Amino acid sequence: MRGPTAHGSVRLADVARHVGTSSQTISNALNHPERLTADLLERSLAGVEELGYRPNRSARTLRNQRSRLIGVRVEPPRPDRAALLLDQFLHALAASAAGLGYHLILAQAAGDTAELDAYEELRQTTTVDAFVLSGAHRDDPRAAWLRERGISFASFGRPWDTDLDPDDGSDAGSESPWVDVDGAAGVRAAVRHVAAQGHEEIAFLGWPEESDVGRDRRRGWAEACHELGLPARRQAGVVDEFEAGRDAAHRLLHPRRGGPVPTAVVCASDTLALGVLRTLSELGLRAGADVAVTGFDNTPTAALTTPGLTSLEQPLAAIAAELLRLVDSQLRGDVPGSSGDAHTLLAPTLVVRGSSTR
Amino acid sequence: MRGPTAHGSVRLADVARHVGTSSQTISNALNHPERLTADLLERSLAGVEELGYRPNRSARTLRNQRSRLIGVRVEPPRPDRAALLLDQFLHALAASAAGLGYHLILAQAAGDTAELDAYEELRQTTTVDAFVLSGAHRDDPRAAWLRERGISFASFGRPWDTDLDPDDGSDAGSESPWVDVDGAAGVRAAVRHVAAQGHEEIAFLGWPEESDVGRDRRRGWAEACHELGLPARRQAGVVDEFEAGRDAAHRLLHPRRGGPVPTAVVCASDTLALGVLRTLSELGLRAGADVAVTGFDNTPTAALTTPGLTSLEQPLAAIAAELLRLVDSQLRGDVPGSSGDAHTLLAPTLVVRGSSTR
DNA sequence: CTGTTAGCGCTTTCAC
DNA sequence: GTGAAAGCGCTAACAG
Repeated sequence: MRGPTAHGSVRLADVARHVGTSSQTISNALNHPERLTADLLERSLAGVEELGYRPNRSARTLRNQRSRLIGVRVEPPRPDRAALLLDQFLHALAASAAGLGYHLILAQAAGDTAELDAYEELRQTTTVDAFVLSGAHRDDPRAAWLRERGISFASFGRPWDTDLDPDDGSDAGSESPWVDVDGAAGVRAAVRHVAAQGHEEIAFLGWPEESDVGRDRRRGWAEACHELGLPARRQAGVVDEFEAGRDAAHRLLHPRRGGPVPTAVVCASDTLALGVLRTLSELGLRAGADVAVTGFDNTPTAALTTPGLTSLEQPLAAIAAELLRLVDSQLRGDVPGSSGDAHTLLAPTLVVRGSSTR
Repeated sequence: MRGPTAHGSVRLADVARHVGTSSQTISNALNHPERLTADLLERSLAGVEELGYRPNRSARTLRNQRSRLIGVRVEPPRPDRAALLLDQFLHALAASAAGLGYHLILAQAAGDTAELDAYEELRQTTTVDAFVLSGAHRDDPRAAWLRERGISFASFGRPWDTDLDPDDGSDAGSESPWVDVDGAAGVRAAVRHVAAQGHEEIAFLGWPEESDVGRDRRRGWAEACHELGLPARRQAGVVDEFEAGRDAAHRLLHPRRGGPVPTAVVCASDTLALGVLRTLSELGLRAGADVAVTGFDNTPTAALTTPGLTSLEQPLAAIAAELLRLVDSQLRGDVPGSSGDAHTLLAPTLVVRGSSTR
């Protein structure tokens, strides 16, 4: 029963005294076990175990200039959008972080400038070693900002800096490591599923032309329709909000002279798809039976609304694991760009529910 | 080995040299401004500003034994439940934390024992100063565990250790500081709203008898019915899952000999209410027009499902602010139990949507 | 292979 | 009111 410590915690020196050696040796036992003889190592680790020693994080951080803390931003929730999956994403990140001995620290910021301020504060106070970004986009100021300062990070979302095929190894423009979901592949799967249900006039409801993610998903629709020999006629691009989806659906489903009315609407997000479901209800149409609808993200809402919304589930656990692997390898001194596997594209999985089946 | 760039950060000594004084005078300027003469103080602060000095968190933590980091657990998402509002809650907490100079660090744990292990690790490594718990319940092992070790914390959710009225100042059994939502008041508001729509046979769908939160909400239903002179006849208590709500609704809405069928179902959660909406659809009944339904939590799903789900919104920003105030006051050395305001009950707000209006 | 020494950056004594 | 010294707990560097 040792107790001369100020606040009850066991220090390295306590273990050393217990084992009958020096602090440094215990430190080595923990950090460079190969430097000790088998016997001393065993006794040292036993002492660590017996006294329940845990290294003091601040001392270690001060010494190593490494906190093993990673910053992530929590975005303000938007009521007009389906859940951002932030809680699922954070849980997955935290789990992966724990596996590699990291912890996550939250950066809160109202706007985009505030976000950089928050990052700067976390970095200047040497609180974090690296950041995980989400929702990265073309010309993302965050990526540039972090790169300028030599701060390690990995992004959920492609920077879209180049229009190169991600398989092309020579995309020197986007040296930031990232992980992303293959939106085109996901939407292709949705279109194929809907076509298999017998639909031949499949509309797409997505985001405006400027959005790279939106373009990618729309491309999946066009490609799948082409493959299947179906027309890719009707589409709309609107902001990602429930009301916008609802309004756009009214337009898409309104008969036009000369053109047939779509019997299926494939959407770029659950938020838009939920707006479409509202419109169907207003028009007295039954989702699934009359018009098939699919979303993207498989938000909690998709499972709980009536009818259930068919949607594309993002492999968040795999995404999180990969993001942490990327960050970890940078912090361990590897050069991420050269390892060739610093960019990962993962396919989402179609989850079929009532909104797309008769 | 020092970093090639030495991460270019400004230290106290740099500011001291710039100003022409010693490090700890600058330290005093920052932490004990009253100890300096006006002139030196001004010059010191100017130096801090000019060089963009930010104190090194690990050094400060090592010295002060205070990290200004607060631990929060991220629970694993449950697909059969509406979003836990975790992202909204975390955002609100992070915002309040930032306002008081704290940051949040995530503790990830699969189960309840793992949660305590995670807390222990964060505490023993002196990573965090305190914890914010959510979903606190009667005989919560976390509260007992933290109290035993003298670790500061505040809970979202009453410990329900005593059945005393929260206004009663003598509830010595529950000395842990907490913030909670007044479930009974919320459900009373929902019942009154539904009654104002002309419903006279109002059922309640909640959780099993063992749940304190469930009992509180059910009490609100019974009280409101009593006040309004309406019968409080039909109710059910099931686990908080979509399918359970769906099944229970079939039972509640099934005509019984001698008893009228409820025309309104007030629920203890959005998850259950969404199950009820599914049942109504299966029975060919229209939510709102035929049967009024209300939920609790105002999850994102409530706004996006069709029809919209009337629900009770929890004042998460106020809850978060109060939780941080409680933690902060403990860390500043106040005795939370004695200040008398360590327990706060906040009323949720009814958000009316189509599921409860004709 | 092991132990001693020094110092990461900050702040609380304690002289002056 | 100001500054010098000491040390929080840890680990890289080097000596033994």
